Amino acid sequence: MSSSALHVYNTLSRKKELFEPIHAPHVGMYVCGPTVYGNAHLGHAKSYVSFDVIRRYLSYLDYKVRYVQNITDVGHLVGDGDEGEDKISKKARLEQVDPMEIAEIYTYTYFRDMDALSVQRPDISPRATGHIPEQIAMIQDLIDKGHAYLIDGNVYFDILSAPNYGRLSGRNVENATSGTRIKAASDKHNPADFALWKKADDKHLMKWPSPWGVGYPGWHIECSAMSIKYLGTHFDIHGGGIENQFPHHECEIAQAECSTGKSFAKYWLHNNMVTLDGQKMGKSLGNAISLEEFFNGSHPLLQRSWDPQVIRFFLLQSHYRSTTDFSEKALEAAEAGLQSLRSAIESILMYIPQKHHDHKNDINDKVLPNLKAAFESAMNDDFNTARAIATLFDKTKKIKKKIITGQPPSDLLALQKWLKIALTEILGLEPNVPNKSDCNFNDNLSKDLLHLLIDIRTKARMEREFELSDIIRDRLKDLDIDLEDSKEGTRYTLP
RNA sequence: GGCGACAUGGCCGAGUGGCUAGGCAGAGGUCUGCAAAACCUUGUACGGCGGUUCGAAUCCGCCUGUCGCCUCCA
Repeated sequence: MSSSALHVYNTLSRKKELFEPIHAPHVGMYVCGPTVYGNAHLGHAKSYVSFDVIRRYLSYLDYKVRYVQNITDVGHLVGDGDEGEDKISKKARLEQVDPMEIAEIYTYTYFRDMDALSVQRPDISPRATGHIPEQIAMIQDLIDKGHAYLIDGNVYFDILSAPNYGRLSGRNVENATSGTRIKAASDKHNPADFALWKKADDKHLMKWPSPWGVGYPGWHIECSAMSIKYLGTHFDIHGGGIENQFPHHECEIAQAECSTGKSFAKYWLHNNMVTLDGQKMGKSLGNAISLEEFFNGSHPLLQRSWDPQVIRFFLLQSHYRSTTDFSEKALEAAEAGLQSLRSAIESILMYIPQKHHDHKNDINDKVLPNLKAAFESAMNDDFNTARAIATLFDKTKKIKKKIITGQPPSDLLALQKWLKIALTEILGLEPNVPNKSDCNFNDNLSKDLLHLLIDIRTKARMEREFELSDIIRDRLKDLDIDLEDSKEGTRYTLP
């Protein structure tokens, strides 16, 4: 049993609230997905790893989660210029391919990189282009209900007609009108009104027929339409990056609630961002390091490559609502920390209890309840993975010591089972470094030759021929093969 | 300009009105032919100025600084 019930920070109320699903044990969760016009970067990883752990923890608590995450394959406007241009279309023009090819490529690389980070796939990954009819239907509904108006092939949402517009982001409509958008699209009733449907000109590559002419959907409608389609009009969790709070999520709420007449998502969760040299890491800012570049070390700002598990662990060591400042020094610390945590946990998992020990130590040395309570207490506090991980560090080292000194806890078997679940199923971390000894050899000959060298070196060491044994170790190190001597024999790690 | 966050020791990073966060790095030690690993010991902290309080890094106010949103963005 957990020591306290799950509380989540709800952006709507700006407080931590008790988490009470609308239809327990079912939990509906929608997270804003990527716009697939480029490789995913560290910022995406922060968001999707965060929500991945949230989803995993909810499952651990025995909720039946349906996790929906859109793929935005209709580009929206690019940053510069008043008119702007569809991001995916722009990239398509540059690369002389169909926009759908771009979307396809980066959808693939997105999932590839998320898989590497051990992010579980969404239950449903709806594509915006696959839900044009749903979006058109919602727009029509909004027009019918007087929340939207048609001007020259464009449909705009009338924000003054939405009673709670601004509630999520803490803005009022009067102030919203003083923004920079005034100069754009002068045909709007109110400068802050936003587009539901845009008329497409001849040059526009992605466009669809609609009751209002040929065009493409506005910037926010897909999430409202698709979340409602798969999760219902009122569902539990809506998540996304903090920069989407306004205008994206505000607009989503306005569209959805004005259309359905019901309250939209119950809990709004926002992750904070990754910074690089104190600046937000973003594709449009040109300072984003892609995940692929982390994994293979190819970015000029990186000294070396980084294991996806290290990236994941690094992200989980800070809270999802805090900014994560990136540096390779911090990654190095995460790598060393992960390694030592794994090794502590591994030595607990590997221990085979012996019966006479159990009889000797079965009085009051159960350690699982304590560990579990501390871990769950951290996770129940708005998914505080940093504290949960600190708990693991702290407790597993102590447990390991007890085992080494011949005093294994009496609930060792249950402890081992839970520890494995906590590490792999909740945090999504592998228990130990994958054994490269077998998988990294291209042929058995290399493996046999290495074993031969190690045998020769062992013999040399036995005969105190340390000069020779050190030469072997040094030369292998030049090949990025590291040898470590232990009581059980010589271990090696391959490059 | 409007709205909103954040400022913790060499680095990363939790947290709380009084009780060791944790990790990494550093220092010393044990072990080992030496490395490595492992283990033991160990220091440095809460941006500034006021206020509330028996007591604040933790609450309040002001200041300074950094960042985010207000334009697509995880």
